[in-house]
Amino acid sequence: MELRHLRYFVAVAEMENVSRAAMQRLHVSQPSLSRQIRDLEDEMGVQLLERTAKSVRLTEAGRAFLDEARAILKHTDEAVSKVRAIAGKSQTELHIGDWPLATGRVMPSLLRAYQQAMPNTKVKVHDWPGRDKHCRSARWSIAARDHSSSAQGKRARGAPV
Amino acid sequence: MELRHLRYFVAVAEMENVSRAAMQRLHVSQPSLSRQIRDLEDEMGVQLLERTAKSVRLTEAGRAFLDEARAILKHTDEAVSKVRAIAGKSQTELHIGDWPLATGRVMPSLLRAYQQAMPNTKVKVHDWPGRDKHCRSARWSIAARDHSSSAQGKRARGAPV
DNA sequence: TAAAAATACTCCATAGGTATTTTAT
DNA sequence: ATAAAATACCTATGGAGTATTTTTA
Repeated sequence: MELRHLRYFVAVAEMENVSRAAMQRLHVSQPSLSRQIRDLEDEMGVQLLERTAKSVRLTEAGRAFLDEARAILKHTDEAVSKVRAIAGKSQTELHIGDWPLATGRVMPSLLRAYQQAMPNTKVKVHDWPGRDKHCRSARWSIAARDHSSSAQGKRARGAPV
Repeated sequence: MELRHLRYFVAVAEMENVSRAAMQRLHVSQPSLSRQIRDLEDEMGVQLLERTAKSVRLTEAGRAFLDEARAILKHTDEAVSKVRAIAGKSQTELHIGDWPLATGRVMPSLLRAYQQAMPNTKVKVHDWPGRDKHCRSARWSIAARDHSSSAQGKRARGAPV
């Protein structure tokens, strides 16, 4: 079981509706979410939801698991915060890759908007190729995941675009 | 962050050695484990390990996170047990696919050995193809994951072997 | 110089997507 | 008739593998 399943289950359980949870809260497709919830149930060997035509309802086990899932997610969030605090990181650093065509076009407004939304995150822009040590390991969280044009998008473990 | 990362980190932290944790406890390759631990550190933005040539040592943040990770994993185990109990499943059912060639050759000793190791797990063997409702969703946990002969192995979402 | 970790790729399992069908109201 | 969930199938992300190189006690 993975934490993703818990996040998914909590969303579905709270909304009692797979389609809306998928679209509005989790931003994944309805079939994908249905599948993940079913996999979770299979793995636990416990039915968590009762499916009806118009929605979905929690079983007794599902209600209990909702409480547990929330608690576990909270637990992990707090654990990360605590450990970050110990490491002396009150501010998060977000490193993002930059590529020439976007510089000066979308980046300024993008950065401004992001800074506003996440004031505790410090954004660092890197050129590519570069000698910068961060280029080895950073995860490019802003780069849009684009299915139509395969030129861009998050490309883990490789060269940032 | 996913629970897998926590399991991996706990193993590495307890053994203070990536290679041995990979081989002996987690049964994954050393590079894969190194990568996952590094990804975890990147995602948290906190250095958890100090790498030396002969081993690996926990940082202060790492020590704190070890406690947290253990607690979270325990929390999830207990949550699953609790919910399983509510659903009235004291015994786990393991459904495995069967195929003619193996029947009568490896299955009997395999089942005997498994039953001994996991007395609380009830193993059910299914023919294929079959009308059985379990054939839709069961996860075939016993089927060996074999990289050399691609004929078998866990094949999620499809027809069991 | 011998371990342990890091790096550089390759591969494939599976999360996620689109299209469609089923189901219950 | 409609809205939600299930099913079928496809794509491609990223976890895991093998081979190799770097590091330092």
